Amino acid sequence: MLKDIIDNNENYQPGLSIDCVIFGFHDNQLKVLLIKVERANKWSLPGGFIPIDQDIDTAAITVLNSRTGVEGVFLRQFATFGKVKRNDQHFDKKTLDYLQIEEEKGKWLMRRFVTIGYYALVDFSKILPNPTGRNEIVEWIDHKEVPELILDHREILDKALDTLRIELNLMPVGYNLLPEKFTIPELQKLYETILDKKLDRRNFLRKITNIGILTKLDEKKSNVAHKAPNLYSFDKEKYDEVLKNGLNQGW
Amino acid sequence: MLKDIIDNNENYQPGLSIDCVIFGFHDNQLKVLLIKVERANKWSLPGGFIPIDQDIDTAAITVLNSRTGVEGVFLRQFATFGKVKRNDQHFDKKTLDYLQIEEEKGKWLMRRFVTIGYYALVDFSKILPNPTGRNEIVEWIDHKEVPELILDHREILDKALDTLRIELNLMPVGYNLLPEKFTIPELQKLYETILDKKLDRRNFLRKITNIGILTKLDEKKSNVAHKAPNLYSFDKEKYDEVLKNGLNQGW
DNA sequence: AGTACATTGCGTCATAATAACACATTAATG
DNA sequence: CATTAATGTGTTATTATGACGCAATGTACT
Repeated sequence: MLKDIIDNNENYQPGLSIDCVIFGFHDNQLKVLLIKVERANKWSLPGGFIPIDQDIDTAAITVLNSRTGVEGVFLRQFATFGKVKRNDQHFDKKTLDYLQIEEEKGKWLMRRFVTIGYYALVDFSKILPNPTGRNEIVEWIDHKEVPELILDHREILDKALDTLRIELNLMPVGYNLLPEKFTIPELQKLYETILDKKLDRRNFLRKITNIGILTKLDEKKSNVAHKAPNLYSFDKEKYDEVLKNGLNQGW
Repeated sequence: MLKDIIDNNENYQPGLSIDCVIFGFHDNQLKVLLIKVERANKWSLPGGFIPIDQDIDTAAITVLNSRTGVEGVFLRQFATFGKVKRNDQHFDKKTLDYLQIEEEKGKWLMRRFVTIGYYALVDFSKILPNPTGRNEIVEWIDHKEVPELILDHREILDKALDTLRIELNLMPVGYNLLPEKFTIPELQKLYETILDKKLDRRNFLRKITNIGILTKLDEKKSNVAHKAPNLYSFDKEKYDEVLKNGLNQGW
């Protein structure tokens, strides 16, 4: 795979890559999709290169799709990372040897790569984390238990989460991270997890319903201990409207 | 200049550039610093390339500094643009001929360039728009009267302004765009110009002073028709604190 | 000198949004 | 059938916001 790209590096945008921070929500926890190539000892964000005949946004969609199998989800560019040292020593001679890449061609990889960060919000339950015929492990990992990552991927992940926190004030976020039917407490847990702080149940309900994007269903969650919470769904039409106009105006 | 870069293109990050949207405020109008190389008929954003031994943020500072002469101002990356067609046909064979660039070397420029957008907020009064020994015209242009720009620079400019509008809710902005001493009405005009809407005088005063970053000076503006408005300055310490903690929390 | 005028500074009031909290309701459990 | 740990609904005090009224100020004009 990598070798293919190197052998045909004239078909790819040089010195530029894409890394995706893919968020999901499960068991009241915010998860991040991470990958590990088999021989490596560190995890990394799913990433890829940019075909010269593809828009960068399209290339990002390809990366996301190849790792999650889903289409049409929330995907957003949030920052570009280009420190000189960011991938220094990553592909050293030893690594190239291991990958059976000729030194001359390997130079393409040993230079500084600038990477464009995208973050995605996906419905955890619809994702099959096992990729199609790749030599790698793909796993959902709790965002609070992310192990050491390669290069500056930790920085990229942190920046993605910061951006998500800020955008939480500009748009309703649950639509992309929750299954079709969900309860208010679940939605609240999602917000609490992203913001990393407790919110008041009563006030949360009022504020979230006042936005006017939720539809109360005639159905209750089953198989729960204690009182069964009501199920809700998003009103897609009104949701899109709010997305367009923005949430908190401020001025 | 450009020829130098092409002749030494191995010293620069390939296929990647930087474009800066430099905002200033003057005569109650939001201005953008644009440049025009002498033979061209369209204006463009000041931009540059990225030395392989420089962080992209550093390269952006260099671009800003070479065009404005100022240092230490507000500069922020806001988006990266990478459509396949974005600079298609820009450097065609004819252009290369004109610039006396060999076709083989010119290929470096004819490929798709991805550009990283930065926007800057600078104190109009401190800028000398005449660059050091460059073959170009540099001018402040009212953001409402920006002429046709090259490539997708119009899109980049619009995106910068959108970002600025959003960030206005997250941070106090005047500090970077106004001279040290200013009046509340001036600050209000700045906000109105950026947001492109009228604000109520009385409510603006209350809201802006409640933030707690303004110091009322014992001085009034002179040489004005009608009642002389009071002068204010920013309390740098509190300003930095607010910048760090954010303005409108939302949740 | 006195008045008109545009603009600033300060204040009021009704309404909306927010934060903090009390209490009744529900369904599984032992 | 009482216990328990949740959810659903309501109340109140406080604060923020939006829409105004009116006096104060300094220049310009007669």
